[in-house]
Amino acid sequence: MTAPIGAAARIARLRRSMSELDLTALNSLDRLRLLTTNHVQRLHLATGSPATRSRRTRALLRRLTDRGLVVRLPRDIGGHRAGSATSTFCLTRLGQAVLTAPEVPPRRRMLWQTKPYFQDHMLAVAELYVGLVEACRDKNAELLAFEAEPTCWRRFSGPGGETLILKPDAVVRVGTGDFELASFIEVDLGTESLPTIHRKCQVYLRYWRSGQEQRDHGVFPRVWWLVHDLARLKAIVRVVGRLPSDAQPLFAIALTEEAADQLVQLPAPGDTA
DNA sequence: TCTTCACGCGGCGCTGAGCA
DNA sequence: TGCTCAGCGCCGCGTGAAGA
Repeated sequence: MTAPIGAAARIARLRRSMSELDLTALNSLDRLRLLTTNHVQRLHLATGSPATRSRRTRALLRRLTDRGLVVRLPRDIGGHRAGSATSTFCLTRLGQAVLTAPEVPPRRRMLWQTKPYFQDHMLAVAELYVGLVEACRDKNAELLAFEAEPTCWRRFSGPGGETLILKPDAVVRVGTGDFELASFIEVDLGTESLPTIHRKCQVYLRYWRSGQEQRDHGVFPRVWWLVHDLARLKAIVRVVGRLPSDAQPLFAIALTEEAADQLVQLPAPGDTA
């Protein structure tokens, strides 16, 4: 499918007028769907004084907003412990069209039409991605792949031949030395019940036992549950502890703020969930 | 004397604008 | 590119008044 000629020409003109930085930032937004000003700055404007980086980021996002390529979500002025919240941006249909031109972008729900919980979840995944990029820079590792939803979803056949879908929040592949670390990511905001977490673990087990991931990619990634506090971490450790003992090493649980560093580190010998 | 409440002020993190 | 300033609204803290 292609765009109408008039629209396609306009999109092509728009694309030609954009800098490499503009396109890279748009690509990041397309991949992660939602980014804050702070995320864009850490990802794409990593050099210069903090004030310069900040100003250039704002200029970049203003340019993209003025052209209708991204939209800025309403932000909170003031907030917990004072200070205004950073602005959040997502791609518009025009922004998607510029990236996919001359193809018509797939119709997907715009982020500003979704619920706050979904936005928080997308931002948590985006924060993980930005943290991983920074951790890879620091530790001389390579972020080989970061697949967000829905690209990272896996369809497979259950025991009865029925089609099942595994829906991780992201799939991460990091190259460190001679090793490649692969991980399924589940970002937990503490909103799902423990029985739901248990059911999700069971889907991972079925997928593991299907052997499909091992056939397609040679290895089954470790499943990381990323949580915000210790109480939740302990609760999920208990859930994983109720799984069959041969399956427990598939899972790991970490605090969100430590996740990026742990995902680029080789696990210690005998390290399990 | 102690506790509770209301009020005002400054600082916080971020953005946008203007000037050199 | 560097710097400065104004503005946003909430929070923490200090202060003083009122009540027990």
